[in-house]
Amino acid sequence: MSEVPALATFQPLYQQIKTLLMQSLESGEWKPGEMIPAETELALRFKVSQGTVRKAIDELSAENLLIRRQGKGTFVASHQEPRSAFRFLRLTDDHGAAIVYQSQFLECRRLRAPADVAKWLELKTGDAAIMIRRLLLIGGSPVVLDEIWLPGTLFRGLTAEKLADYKGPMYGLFESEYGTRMIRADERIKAVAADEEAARWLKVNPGTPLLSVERVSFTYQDKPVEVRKGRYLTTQWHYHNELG
Amino acid sequence: MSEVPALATFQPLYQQIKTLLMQSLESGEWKPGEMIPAETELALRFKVSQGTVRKAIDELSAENLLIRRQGKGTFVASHQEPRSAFRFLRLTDDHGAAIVYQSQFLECRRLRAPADVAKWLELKTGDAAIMIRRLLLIGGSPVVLDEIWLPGTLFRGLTAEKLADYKGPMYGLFESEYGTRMIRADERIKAVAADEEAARWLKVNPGTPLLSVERVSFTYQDKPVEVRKGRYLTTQWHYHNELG
DNA sequence: TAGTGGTCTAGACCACATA
DNA sequence: ATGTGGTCTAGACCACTAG
Repeated sequence: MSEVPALATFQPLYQQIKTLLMQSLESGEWKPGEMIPAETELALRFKVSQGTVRKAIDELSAENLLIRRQGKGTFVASHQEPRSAFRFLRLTDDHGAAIVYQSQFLECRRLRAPADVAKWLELKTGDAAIMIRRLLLIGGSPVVLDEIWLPGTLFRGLTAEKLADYKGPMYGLFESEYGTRMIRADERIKAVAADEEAARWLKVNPGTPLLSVERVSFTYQDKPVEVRKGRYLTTQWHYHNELG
Repeated sequence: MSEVPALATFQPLYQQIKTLLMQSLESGEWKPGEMIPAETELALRFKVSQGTVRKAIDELSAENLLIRRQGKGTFVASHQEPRSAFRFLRLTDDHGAAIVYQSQFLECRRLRAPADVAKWLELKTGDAAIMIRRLLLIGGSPVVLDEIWLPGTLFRGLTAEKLADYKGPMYGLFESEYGTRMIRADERIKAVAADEEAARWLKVNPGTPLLSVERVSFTYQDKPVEVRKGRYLTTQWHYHNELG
């Protein structure tokens, strides 16, 4: 007798539920900050037990897509909430002092994507892109100089004015005004010497060692939607990382 | 009628089980690389359901203390296994090439802990400590210069010879020969200019920007057991980090 | 074939937040 | 008092590994 071979396509039920939940998130059925239906209700909708829904939500919660609050409900994570506002910025004061950032936007232009940016964003060289340059200040001192590239199609109408007017983190603006939510990012860190321009903005001598932080951010489906090239001044601050 | 107040000491059963499991790990009842008893057996031992044991193991597995292998069993994680051998080293080739490291030990001495090291290791200034200096090479080129400090009491008899003779990652030696297992670590990253000594070993000019990576590693109970000051040459390699 | 972890269920009850 | 997520159980069955 021939056996039915185990199909490579086997997927646990809770994984399928997880996929369905992610689709609802991506489609905007539940928006950032909103509460999603109760576990029991989702169990009814999907015709599975509560435990199965629970496991799916557990994973989405571990991936920072959902936030559980006992007694209240489960909510769609948002970059506008303090909990995850500066989740991607790993800069810390050397002595543990609280850090309050201030943004200063230097430039916001619509350009054609250069080759390296196009590659990271999975565009064609020359496609429309938006380039933002800004300075992050701590207590009035410039600390980070960022050059940010976004796909032009996703961020039509983004201007320096809108950036400057918005209260809260930039990723909060991106998710509420442009429907693009940053979920995860990869960073490549190097030590480099400050060039003339970075030196000018960061008020240091050219040649001063700076941290070069190149970030590619992804939204749902692992789609790259932002490239960011940062220069960090690390005399009084450092990039903090936890290894598990 | 007065109600019994909810005690602040409430702890879920699975958390208590988790603590018991960690105690068995710390005491060496199950050693790195060994298999721990089956879930059903642990459930019997602790007089709880399998699901409760399961949740405890789930968390320990997420923290990289245990490794589950379906069909085989659950094993104590070990720095000697390829999976977690270089888990704490985040250096990556710029073009994604595979990296093969080679260690060159420059120095291993028993000294009195300087103030800053003592503070991180929770020792008293002047307590016995071991200082190791070593070079990491990739394809024959020096890339990382490390200065490593360990508490003298935990690593009696550690010599340059033992370090050089050992095959495999240093943390593997620490866990098998000295019974100290590194579980997690904090890193502080800055950009600095190469001093004379770093420049000599890394074969660059003094003043070249280098990554300064200061690490404090912890074993069970969040006890600090290693301080490491690294200088990374990041011309052809970078420190890679994933933000979730 | 036997043993292990992995999935799924149904139901009971607890802890927390809010009205 | 009600609704939410959080815990715990007991049992059935599936998928993977190895002898």
